[in-house]
Amino acid sequence: MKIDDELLSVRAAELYYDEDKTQDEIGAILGLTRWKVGRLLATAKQRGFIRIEIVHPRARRLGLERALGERFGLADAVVVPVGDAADAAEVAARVATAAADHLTALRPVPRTLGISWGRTLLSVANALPEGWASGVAVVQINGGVSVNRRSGTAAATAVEIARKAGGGATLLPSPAILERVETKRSIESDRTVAGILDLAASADVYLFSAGATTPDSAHIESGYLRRDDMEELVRRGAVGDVVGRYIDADGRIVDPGLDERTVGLPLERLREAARTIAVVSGAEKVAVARAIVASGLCTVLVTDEGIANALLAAVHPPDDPGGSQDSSPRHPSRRTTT
Amino acid sequence: MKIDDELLSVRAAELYYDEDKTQDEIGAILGLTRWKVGRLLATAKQRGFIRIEIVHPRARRLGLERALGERFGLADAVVVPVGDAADAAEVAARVATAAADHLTALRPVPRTLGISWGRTLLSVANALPEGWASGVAVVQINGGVSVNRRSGTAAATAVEIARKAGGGATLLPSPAILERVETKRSIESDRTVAGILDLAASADVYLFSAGATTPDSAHIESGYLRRDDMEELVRRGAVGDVVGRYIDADGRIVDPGLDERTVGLPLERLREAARTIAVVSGAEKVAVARAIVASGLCTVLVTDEGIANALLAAVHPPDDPGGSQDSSPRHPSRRTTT
DNA sequence: CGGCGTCCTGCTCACATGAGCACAGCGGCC
DNA sequence: GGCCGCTGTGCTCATGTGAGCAGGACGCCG
Repeated sequence: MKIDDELLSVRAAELYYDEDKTQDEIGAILGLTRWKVGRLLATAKQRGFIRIEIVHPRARRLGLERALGERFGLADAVVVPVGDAADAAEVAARVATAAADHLTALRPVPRTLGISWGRTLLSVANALPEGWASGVAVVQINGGVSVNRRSGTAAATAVEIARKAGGGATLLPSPAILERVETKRSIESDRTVAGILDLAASADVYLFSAGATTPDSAHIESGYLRRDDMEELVRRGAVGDVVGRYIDADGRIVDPGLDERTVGLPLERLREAARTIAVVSGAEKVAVARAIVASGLCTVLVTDEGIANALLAAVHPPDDPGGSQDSSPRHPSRRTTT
Repeated sequence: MKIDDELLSVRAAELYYDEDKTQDEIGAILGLTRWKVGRLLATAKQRGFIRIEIVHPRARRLGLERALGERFGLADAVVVPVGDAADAAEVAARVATAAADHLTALRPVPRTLGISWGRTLLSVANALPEGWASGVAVVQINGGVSVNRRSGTAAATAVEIARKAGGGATLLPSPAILERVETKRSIESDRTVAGILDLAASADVYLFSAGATTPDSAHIESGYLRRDDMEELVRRGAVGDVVGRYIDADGRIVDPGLDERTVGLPLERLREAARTIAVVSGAEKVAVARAIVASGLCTVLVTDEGIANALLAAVHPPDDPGGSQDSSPRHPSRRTTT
């Protein structure tokens, strides 16, 4: 393209978008036919001279969403733009709101909703509108934080979500990680706990977040893990935790011994479930987000633009060059009952 | 408007602008009629959820230009967006380019072009394309800097502009400010100088920049003024200089004594001229820019978005409440030959 | 309880726009 | 030098879009 055309297209774009002139008028002003003007505008858009941005806390990035969905075989994806957000907390809040919106719009309305807990899910709970659904039974799917923190977080999340849906919350009365396998076994065999785990396994929708392997992890803050435990996990390839279980980049359990002492739904149940919603935001969680989507832990990912871009930027076969499996049904064990 | 409509309009905007869907399709997706979608988009635009930005070094801000033109009775205005420009130098370069563009597009092509000198005008000279016009006589309209700087700047500017237009440059061989009035008088009465000043007074287009009252003013750097001279000028209300003459916020000469010793075209000549182009950029020049446009020193202002906004933000009568004169023909002495 | 004004909705119609097509000018290639 | 393909241009036509209008719902007030 000639340099002159570039200038003209910019001038045309100014007149069209800033001045609300019609392409015909612009043609008259610049001495061009209106078709030429149309073409100039098209190239200007294509070459990125015209930037259209939707600035709203609840705006989403649909292009990224579709790309994510196709790339990782998700049923749905929600990507929140970072835009001019001041800090990570604001982005996290937007992601939580988006997750709440998604949950509210979910059809069919879940009968039983399994949830994990954490800062993220608490935000989601708070962002849900009163009466976002009706008659939803909420059940915790992994052991709680209530041991040596004020019992707030974990229980409050479940109760809030349930209350706003006019349903009941079932809490899992157990620590997240126990010190001895025997204790974990005996807790699980307790009638109450076993019943709750059965209920959790029968949920039709799961909602969970993920933890990074950073020192401010809830597991460390709550005393379930020490810093050097975490460092050891990282050495062994951990990228983060999902419902209390630490996984590597391939979504596999990093430390079976530790996992044996962790109370809650096994990850396989999440991989089988028809609808699992993962809510993840923040640069430190890119790795765990990648593990989640790559290993089929969720069918719906709610995240921020930064993570979405990072997930898509990872090298991937331009046209499946010798890939070991075809791309579409990446997780054949997934039920497809909608 | 209901909160729901806000959400819907954002969703609709996403689909329309990010996804290139038609309003009809969006209607189908969201369960609305296409007219409703159109209205939602309109309100979204109006309420600023949709930001359309033209990102190009040569883009302009036409809305501001028109506002400036109307507000100050300018024949034309060119406003360059600041956008994501890294620093003031980049903005200044864009403004210079815009001025060069304006000059190139000027019709009728000037026969004689009177110019001042300075960093800004040198940039303009460099930004002009070869052959931007043909047969233009360029003449300096104020005394030069050539005294104790290497003779470059002032002369180079004029020569470059003239060369690129295939015309000749006439330099004003005189210091900008003399120490004694008598010297100034005798220089002006010199045949050569007088002839050049006559030529300068007969130019049909003037192009000039403005100086701020900062310590890095060319007048100080060139030794025409001392720092305390400048401070004294500021105390007396000076906001900057135009073709070497210091003016206050109303465009009046601040120090007649100093002005008497300044060689060059009187400001009155600029105010009478049919076409005078002022090129001003940088936050430190807002005050002098305001003085220029408010006192009718230019018919065309080329500037940056920052200055433009500052000029328009100044309080002004919402509907001429007891103003001493009507608003449109603010400078009745201006020739209107165009 | 009824009348009235206001806001909102869905429509018709005129206009703006983009896709697709035919043709002209130009450069490379035989 | 002539032929061929390519790019760029102006057009026709189908579609997308916004202005203006009529009817209905809602709330306010008598």
